[in-house]
Amino acid sequence: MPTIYQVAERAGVSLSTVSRVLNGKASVNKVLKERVDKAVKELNYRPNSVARSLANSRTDSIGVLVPELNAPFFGDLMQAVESTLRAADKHVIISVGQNCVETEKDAVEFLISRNCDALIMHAEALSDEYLLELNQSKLPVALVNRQVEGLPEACTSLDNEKGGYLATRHLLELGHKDIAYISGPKDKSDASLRLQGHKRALSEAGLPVDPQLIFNGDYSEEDGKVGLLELMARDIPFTALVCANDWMASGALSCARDLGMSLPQDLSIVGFDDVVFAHHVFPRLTTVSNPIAEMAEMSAKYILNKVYGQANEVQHYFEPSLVVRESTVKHEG
Amino acid sequence: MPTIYQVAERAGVSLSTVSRVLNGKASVNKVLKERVDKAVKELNYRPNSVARSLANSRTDSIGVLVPELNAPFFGDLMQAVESTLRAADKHVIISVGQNCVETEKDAVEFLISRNCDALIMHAEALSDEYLLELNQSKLPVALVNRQVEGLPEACTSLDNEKGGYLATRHLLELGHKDIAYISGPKDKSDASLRLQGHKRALSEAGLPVDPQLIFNGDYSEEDGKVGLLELMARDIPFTALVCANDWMASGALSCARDLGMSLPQDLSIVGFDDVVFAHHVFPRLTTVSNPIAEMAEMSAKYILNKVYGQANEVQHYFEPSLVVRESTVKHEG
DNA sequence: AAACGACTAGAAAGCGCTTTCTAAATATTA
DNA sequence: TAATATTTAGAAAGCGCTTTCTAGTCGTTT
Repeated sequence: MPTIYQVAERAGVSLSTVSRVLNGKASVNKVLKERVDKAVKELNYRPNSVARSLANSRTDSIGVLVPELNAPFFGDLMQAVESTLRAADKHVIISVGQNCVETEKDAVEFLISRNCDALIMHAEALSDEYLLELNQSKLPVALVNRQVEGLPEACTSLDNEKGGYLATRHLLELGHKDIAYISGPKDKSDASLRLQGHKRALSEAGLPVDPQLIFNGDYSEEDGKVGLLELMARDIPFTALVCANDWMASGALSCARDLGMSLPQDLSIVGFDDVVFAHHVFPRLTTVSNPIAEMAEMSAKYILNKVYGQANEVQHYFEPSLVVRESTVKHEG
Repeated sequence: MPTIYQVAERAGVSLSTVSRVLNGKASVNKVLKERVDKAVKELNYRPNSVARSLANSRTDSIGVLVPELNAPFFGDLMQAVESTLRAADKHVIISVGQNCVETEKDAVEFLISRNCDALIMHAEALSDEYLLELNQSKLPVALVNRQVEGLPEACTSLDNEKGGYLATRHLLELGHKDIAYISGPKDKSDASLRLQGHKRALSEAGLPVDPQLIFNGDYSEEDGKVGLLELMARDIPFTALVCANDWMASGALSCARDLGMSLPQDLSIVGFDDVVFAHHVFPRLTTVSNPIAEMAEMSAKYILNKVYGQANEVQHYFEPSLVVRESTVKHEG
């Protein structure tokens, strides 16, 4: 591997000059510049990014933290982040947090020790305080799909309340009156906001909110099944079901089918997130789309602005929208 | 951020000594070692990985190249690679190749310019020659799910022929005799091997191979649909269908349903790969499992051995196995 | 034509480590 | 006890860049 020194030698200039033409910051005599360019080509020279990083204390690398990698939702996120960042010649270092405080902290430490210039995270377990402190003391942070008090510009988030509202209103418009709800963990703000939207839709329609029709799940497929079973066991009839994410919807869906119900006639189901497999389930799932890829892209652009002086426009709030497929149907009665 | 120099000062030793206790390579007086450890703790010192890399020309980073990030299959791969590598305190830099020669080469160049110590790739478009040369001249390479002539130890691969064989034999055992096949792109070795296995199963059963019952797809969901339509248009009856991957199987599945067929009675379908959504489709897909996570883990371990002197046992060849679900059923007749 | 200012190029320091080389201190042997 | 071998610690060079500082060149002004 040739070094900048060899380029300088071959071009007959000092290495400062080579550095200057490489970085294009200061002005360099045209003739010299051409000599340098020629030498660079001939030697097939590539600057050593490690040395460069050491000299200007910048690694051009961004740490990305996600709870897991093998889920469609985070795949979409990663894809968006990677392509946005690579277009700017930055590289992404990934780290998974497993949805657990300790592991997430570990992952952050790991990323910090790797001298990342910034962090983009979909952090589920870390507290607002921790994130705030991190952003202040160590390095810039962008939060995807989350709102942190005190860090408005660093966050991208979805109007989850509206999403929950849309799901339930859709069912109301189809004539359903008895609508059950399987929620996500209530300590997660997105889960509680979605539920809140559900309740608002009910209230607006002049319908009561029956806590017996609400089950608290944990966002897992299994809890979709458990939730449906439990709700049915309570013996309060319902003709439609809203699930706070697609995984639970899928669990409920197949459980219902296993129970011999015919879908969507016997039960209309709405999911949330519109992940890849939402249109693979049968009946194809009506759901609320979560523009995770766009949010991720915005987070990346925010970092590009903040750390590398770019000037992209960034959007912080995103609107969910209803995706009507075949798992919901008009309620006759 | 404290530097090694400040640690040395506080501990009253030279920085060489600090470096020695940090790396634990040379022996250091117990008393001094304790003083250093104490200083490290008090200053909350963390070695600067960039400086370290510059000094020993090693970045402890491994580039990972995949065709895309937002597909379950590659999510599994990434997950396995990340966890294996992080356990060894290495970090992974990701890059996507989009299944295109130019983009993949670009990605490799990008990774090289980032001074990765090695590359782990699921390269689809790059030629064997390119990979060979890369491995020889630039940096060690591990290929996931691929066999490259001349690089046996660097590859992990699946017995695709056996996979295709298993799929078809399963259908034969269920009494099917007229079995259609939707293949992947024939220029991809996995696709042609799977097809080969299918043919072997047919031959072993004394059945002819009818080219009219074979459609060449491109592994996309859309081509599952197109393939089924085309096969049916050929007017040669078949009671079962093997698809060379789950995406096409899913496409065929929903197409068949849209056509009003009742599944699996009217048509048994087998997929390949056993991706996340295989059990989300309806009827749940019978498929051939592809242990991509294990292969990925092995590739990571191979690199750990080769580049960092570890001594993990690594397996290079993997056997597929049949996962029987509900999309296949006995053929009465 | 002399004096000044504006550019441009090179020298050298420094980024924070690792590692070789040297010297001192200790242990070993005759 | 003297001479040698063995540890162990520190000094210093070097990894490949960026950037400040200095000096030199050229052009402008009066």
